[in-house]
Amino acid sequence: MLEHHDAIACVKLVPIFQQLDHETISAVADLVQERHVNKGEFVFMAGEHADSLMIMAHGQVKVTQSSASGREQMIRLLQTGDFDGESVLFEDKERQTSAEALTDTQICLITRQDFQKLIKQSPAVAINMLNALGKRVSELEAQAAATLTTSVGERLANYLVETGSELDTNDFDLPLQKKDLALYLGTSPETISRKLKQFSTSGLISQRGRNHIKLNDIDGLMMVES
Amino acid sequence: MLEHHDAIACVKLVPIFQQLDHETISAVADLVQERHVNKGEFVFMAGEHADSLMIMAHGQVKVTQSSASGREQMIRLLQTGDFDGESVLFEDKERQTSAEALTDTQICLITRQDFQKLIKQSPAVAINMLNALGKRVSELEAQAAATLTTSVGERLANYLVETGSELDTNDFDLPLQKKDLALYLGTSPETISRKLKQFSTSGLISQRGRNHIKLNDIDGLMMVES
DNA sequence: GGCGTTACTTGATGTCCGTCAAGTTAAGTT
DNA sequence: AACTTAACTTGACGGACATCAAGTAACGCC
Repeated sequence: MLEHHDAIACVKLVPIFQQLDHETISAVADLVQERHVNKGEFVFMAGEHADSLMIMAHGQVKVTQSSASGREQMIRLLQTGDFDGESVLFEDKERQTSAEALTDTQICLITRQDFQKLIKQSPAVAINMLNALGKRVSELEAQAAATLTTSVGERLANYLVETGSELDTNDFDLPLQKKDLALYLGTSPETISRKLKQFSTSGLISQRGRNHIKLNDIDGLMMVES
Repeated sequence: MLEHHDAIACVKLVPIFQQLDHETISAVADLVQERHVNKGEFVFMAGEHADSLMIMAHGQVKVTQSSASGREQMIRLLQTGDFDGESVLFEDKERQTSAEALTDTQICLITRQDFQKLIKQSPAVAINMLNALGKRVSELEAQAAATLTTSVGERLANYLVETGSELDTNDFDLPLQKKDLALYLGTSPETISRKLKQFSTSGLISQRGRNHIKLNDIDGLMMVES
């Protein structure tokens, strides 16, 4: 179990809980269970029984799905503050996806039972959750459409700009191995390699070491078309 | 305004309302506003002020977004029973998307104000909505991943099989013009044309007239890889 | 520090598919 | 029914990208 104040800190990371009063947050923190997952280990695997909402307190998790043809598809990259398993909260079914920790990771879990109790007691939680899911739907819709109409080069350039903006610097280590980045962008490691080289030679970025990137021309990156 | 019993019929079409008791459904029906949209007209346009959840009572609506580069992207194809605008219910912002009726269409609208009132009064509605959004998130995640890793041919074959299964026949008119189908699948009309011809010559389907399709080998279609 | 494993790079080659262009069919209009 | 317009088809061509293959660099482990 987490120390209570740690649990509170974790709960406060989650957008759907942030705006609640201290009392409610404290109550939520009591319901939460901690789990630590080492780099490379699985948080959960496809086929497992799923009955908990998962909240990222710290770290990075790769959520993947194996298609019928056996190809691995990355559904999502969970970062600190993200949560996953919304659908699980209302249906008793097996997980379709597997989640592997890319870094040492700390997560908080809240069971379906507890969560359902919670939204009955606190309408604010339900409304916040609706809000969060609504936003996530919008994001996913936009992303799905973008995926249909953008090239790998565009998506990679976008990813670099976004990552720089999230990390608030133009000079950063890629948070993902290139092979995982390839999965995430729906391409191959070879293509990532070549595209980055292309960006380098055209002066948009500089590469150093295995995965250090420096963004030289953000506007230029945003205009990459192929 | 709809006749009350028409409104009730409309409300009952929506998954999030279906399981409610008659009283609540009737109350919901009172809040609902009807609108008829002719084929080719817009239900709403990007940039408009958005303050209503939209429910499809009948027809087909193409939801599109124009990217920075000016390319049109189809976000979604709304069918009878679908709803759109979830994010709008909690935020006061402009629509990012445009929605054009592909057939004569009947929709029901419920304002943000009314909906918020509703979920406060009836927790069941909130829970149903959470459920619906959770499922939609799962669907979208799966779709986004599939889009990253499938070819146009696979997506088209999939679409044909799904459409046949929804219409419950192997012999149907395409519900979409091929140019819209192209948008939906993220490709060009030319490619649709060629792929369908390919499917024809390999015996998977038969084409008749401009847009009539007969599925001959569903298993074969599901195994299409490129 | 040496060694094995994994990640990454680079090259060669093929193919899917987008685009341009021109022709054909179907639908709607007066 | 003729005409106009939009949807669709077909062909030619090129480019982005996947795949296969081989080499290089970095990491982890004893």
